[in-house]
Amino acid sequence: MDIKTSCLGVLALRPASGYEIRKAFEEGPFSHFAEGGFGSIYPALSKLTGEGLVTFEVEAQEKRPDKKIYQITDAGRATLVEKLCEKAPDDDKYKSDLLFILFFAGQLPADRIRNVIDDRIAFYQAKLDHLSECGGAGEGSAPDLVRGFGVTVYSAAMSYLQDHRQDFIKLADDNRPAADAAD
Amino acid sequence: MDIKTSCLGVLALRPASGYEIRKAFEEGPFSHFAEGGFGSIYPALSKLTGEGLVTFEVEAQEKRPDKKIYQITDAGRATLVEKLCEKAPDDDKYKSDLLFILFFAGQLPADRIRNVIDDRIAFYQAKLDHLSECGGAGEGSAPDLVRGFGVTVYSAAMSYLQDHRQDFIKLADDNRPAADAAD
DNA sequence: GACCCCCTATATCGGGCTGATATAGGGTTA
DNA sequence: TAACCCTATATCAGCCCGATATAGGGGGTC
Repeated sequence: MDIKTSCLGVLALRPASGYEIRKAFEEGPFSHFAEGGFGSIYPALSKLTGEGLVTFEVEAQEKRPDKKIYQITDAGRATLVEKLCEKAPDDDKYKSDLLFILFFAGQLPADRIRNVIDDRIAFYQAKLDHLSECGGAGEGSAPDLVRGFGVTVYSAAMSYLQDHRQDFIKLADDNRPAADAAD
Repeated sequence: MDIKTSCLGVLALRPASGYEIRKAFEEGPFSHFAEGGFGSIYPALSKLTGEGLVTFEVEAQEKRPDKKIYQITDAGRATLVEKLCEKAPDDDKYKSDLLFILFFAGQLPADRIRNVIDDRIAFYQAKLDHLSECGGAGEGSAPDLVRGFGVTVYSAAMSYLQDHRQDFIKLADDNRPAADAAD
């Protein structure tokens, strides 16, 4: 999904500033399947404004930059629905530095393998806790079902790492017995 | 993982042309966690050659462009290990147009929801079949364990879609009862 | 037999996106 | 009191993606 459509999606839920849109990508209901930094969001909002798909009001703030609250227009909502229907969705993109590292576990020190796996398990746990907390939408709603997808996939990933942690470490150990064998 | 390191990783397994490296990202053992198109791979190989991390030999071919077979050097292998150890790996990136569409299921026609879910279930099935087939590396090896991660996560994703297919369709139906109710 | 699409194979280019940086003041924590 | 993070907007370089160009062989279909 291109960044313009992603912004329209966030604004379809409620009016927001560019900063708040980014938070929706980072921590909000879109956090496990969408992305976007300031470098993409601000230009996207400018274009959307030019196309009449969003409008904004300036909220003056003291001691910090004025806040631009963007709001989706009727044309914006129509465009969003169009975009969501217009073609087969792109394949999901999954990119993992962790798996790349683990692929070469046999060539790396055991400490390194242990660290990256333990860090990632902690990360998944934090993500899962966070996803459990933000069940803002009603149970059985579309956002809730999409959240459930995230919970399911993260849980499966975390379990796999926990179940095979020792296997990966063993592979590294076997190749570099010099590294400390303690765990 | 930047594209240069990704190429080094592929070449660490065996010598390959740019074209073959891309296939490794698309269909090979890296296909479920790495990416890279020609527009990234060819420039990356040029840079790696300049840095002495890979070398290449030209294999003349009739009736089609000569094939450049790239091979990793000792310096290349050392650099790869360095890169894989140098810092905490980036978080996994997951981007899904499908989940974005499903998030707005309530605003979309039921046919659309049904189509995208069914297509994706078929896609996951194909991916799983493919992952099962390419167990080239020995059982219990690092590549095999990484492959297992992919199988686990894809299976979980597919099951979730199957289990909640009707729920998503229902949400769309409820909002647009005009759409055909048949299934 | 003619047509079309896909496969091998390299390479470039434009446009889009990421991540870092600039600016600015507030609050919080060690 | 220093360091750091939070709100808030904005820009920019560099990297990457996807499309396109080039070129011929093989295979399937009508």
